[in-house]
Amino acid sequence: MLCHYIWGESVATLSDVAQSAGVSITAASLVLSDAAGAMRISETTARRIREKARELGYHPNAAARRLARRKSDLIGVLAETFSYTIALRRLEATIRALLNNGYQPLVWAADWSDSKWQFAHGILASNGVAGALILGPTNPTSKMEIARRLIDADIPTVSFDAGDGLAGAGVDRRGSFYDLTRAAISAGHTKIGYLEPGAGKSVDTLRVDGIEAAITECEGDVSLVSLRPFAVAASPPPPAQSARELGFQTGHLGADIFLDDDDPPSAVICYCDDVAIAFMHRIQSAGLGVPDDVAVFGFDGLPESSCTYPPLTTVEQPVDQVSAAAVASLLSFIDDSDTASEDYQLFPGSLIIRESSGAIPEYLDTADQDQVGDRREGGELRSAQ
Amino acid sequence: MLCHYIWGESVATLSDVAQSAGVSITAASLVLSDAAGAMRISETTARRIREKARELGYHPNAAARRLARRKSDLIGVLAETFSYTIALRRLEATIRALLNNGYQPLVWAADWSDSKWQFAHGILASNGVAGALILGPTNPTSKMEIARRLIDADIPTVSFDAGDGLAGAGVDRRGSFYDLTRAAISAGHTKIGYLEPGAGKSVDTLRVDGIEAAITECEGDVSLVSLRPFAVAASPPPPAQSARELGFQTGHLGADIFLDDDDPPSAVICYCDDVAIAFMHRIQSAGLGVPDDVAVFGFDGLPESSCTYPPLTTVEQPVDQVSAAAVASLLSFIDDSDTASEDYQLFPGSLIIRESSGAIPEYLDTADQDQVGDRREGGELRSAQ
DNA sequence: CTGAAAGCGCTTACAG
DNA sequence: CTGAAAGCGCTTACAG
Repeated sequence: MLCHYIWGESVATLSDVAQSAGVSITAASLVLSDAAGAMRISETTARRIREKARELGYHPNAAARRLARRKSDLIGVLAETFSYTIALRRLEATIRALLNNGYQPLVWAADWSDSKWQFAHGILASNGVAGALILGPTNPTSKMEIARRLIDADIPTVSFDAGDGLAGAGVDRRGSFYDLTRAAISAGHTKIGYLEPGAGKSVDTLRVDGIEAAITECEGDVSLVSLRPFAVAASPPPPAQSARELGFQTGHLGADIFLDDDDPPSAVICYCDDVAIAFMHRIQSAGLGVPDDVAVFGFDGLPESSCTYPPLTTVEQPVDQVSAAAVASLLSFIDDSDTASEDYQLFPGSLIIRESSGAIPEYLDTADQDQVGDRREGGELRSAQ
Repeated sequence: MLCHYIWGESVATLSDVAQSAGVSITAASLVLSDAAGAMRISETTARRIREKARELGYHPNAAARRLARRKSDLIGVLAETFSYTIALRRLEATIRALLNNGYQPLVWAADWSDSKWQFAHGILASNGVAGALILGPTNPTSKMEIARRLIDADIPTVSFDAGDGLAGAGVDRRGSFYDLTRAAISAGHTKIGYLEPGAGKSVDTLRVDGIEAAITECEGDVSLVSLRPFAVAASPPPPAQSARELGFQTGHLGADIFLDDDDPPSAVICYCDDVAIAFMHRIQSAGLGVPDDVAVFGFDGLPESSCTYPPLTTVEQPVDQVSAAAVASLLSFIDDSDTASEDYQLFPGSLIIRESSGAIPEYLDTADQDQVGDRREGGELRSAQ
């Protein structure tokens, strides 16, 4: 078997293929690179060239090709940390979408200090990436700044969950939190808590807007209280190693605040599933029951949300749709650097009612029920409520 | 601000830098590529060159550099699916380690059908990757075959959790399952269940060996029963979308087998944390208690294992160590393609005793306690057992 | 319709 | 010690 390792000694090059097929390098190149000009080569010759290429185990040298074409098929994929589960699912979907479209991902994982940015930018620039996708940081301000810098450097860039004039795609967080809040109100809660994100994350105004909109709209006597773990914590916990662990910390601290409260909310909507999982955990450790003592709501729809005790009411993100849309948006941006630069697509999440929220009348009686019903298999009851 | 996009019109090249610094291209190249020959350039000149490079926003064209050097700084990172949490944590640690060593990851995520392999190999070959790291598939036979093919193609390759003559690094699964079993025996269990992995995964003989070794060693009257979800399931569940969901399926099916058993084991050691989480979930849904009706043990040490109800006894994998060792092994393989080709390093896991297993006398009384004690913070008791 | 030749932006042996 | 020049493996205008 021939050695395929492209920089090895016995590697077949285009000129080897051309020679052994008895054609010019031009002809071989045209055929093997699927260039438009390939139609000028007769089908018989083309077949012979492809045949020889296979025999010799020919693989085009990507570096040479990029140099000659003056463009790269590499796309930068910038992630903050892989521990944030939803970002990971996006990463996977994104990589698949890129590969399917003939691009290759150059993945970058780092916290976004300024020096890291220099480093990342250097790598992206050196590789002449055709574009970039920003998965993280989750902090919208940093995300925006990174996107701006890349675009200033003429790198077509698209981001997730950004908006604000940046091209990309995301889930409708405002709508999702509106739905969660409406569900809580419909279940009769009149004092609703919102457990905010952890240290280093800025407030997400979209989530808050959604919650407030639902409260305003219902015109009932419903109040909102914010649980701000990191603003209140007497002794801040050690910095979390990952976004996931930060989520757990946040949930635990939020539960401590809840437990210290003389008149706590009867329902708590958490920033995300990670937070909700840890919140429930500590609430239960203290001897309280979910949903009897407090109804809990998450956001993200992680697979494990169906295996928590009790199973978690949450909103599932349409990960594949969002990733595909972001990649599509990037590709159209690359092809036509003007049009798509502000194309931002929002996708709705799907509310999944499970046991952690208690029964939700509105969603058991309306057309919504079917949509919700399908997903209930994941969440058996341990005991009736 | 100058445009940095490497294939754009206004991009600075090496010759621009040389010209503006008033030196030859050779001199500029020597200085800016940190070549050994750079010492021949005077410090003053070198400084001027670096200065100009910065002013012009020069970034070396990676494609040109790879072509001229006849070698690439890209490393293929092959993952099966990102949904397997431990693989993800490894992916992250691996990418960081590569970047820190001056390499860039070319990440590949796919199930490993034969056509996908062709595709992956084509990309790796075209890019002339300096080496490859195999994170997945988790199936050892496929992993081995992929590694062999890559090595046959002269691509230095290292894998995780492989062994069997393949270079790489991994966690000591045999030792970990030995520890888990010893803990179960020490807690007085005489009938121990092992919940095997899901569909498509082959039996892991190392895990089984570890369990059997501990049972043999104790010389007591301890028996082992295997719970084989997918061998028994009357109607196989729909194929899981991800390794993580497969783990949950496995746990649920395992629990069904357990619940149907007239004389079930009093302790169940699960293939991994995902399986254990879902196993506990369904056991509890059926009205049984953990650990009172069955003690449950996991493996991996995922962050969420401390937030389950009850917190999960498990073995934590030394992810960072394993990843760093795998990368180090690969780099030495690349530098010296003979020596390191069979260098396989095993790292021990750390047993973490939490509530799901009930109290373990041996680990409360011995020197092990300290090691274990540190990690207990994650697992509060809801109620005393 | 064809193929020789220039050129992509680097690195590095080699001649001065 | 220095810099002109060859060469890496492709693509693609351009002359025949």
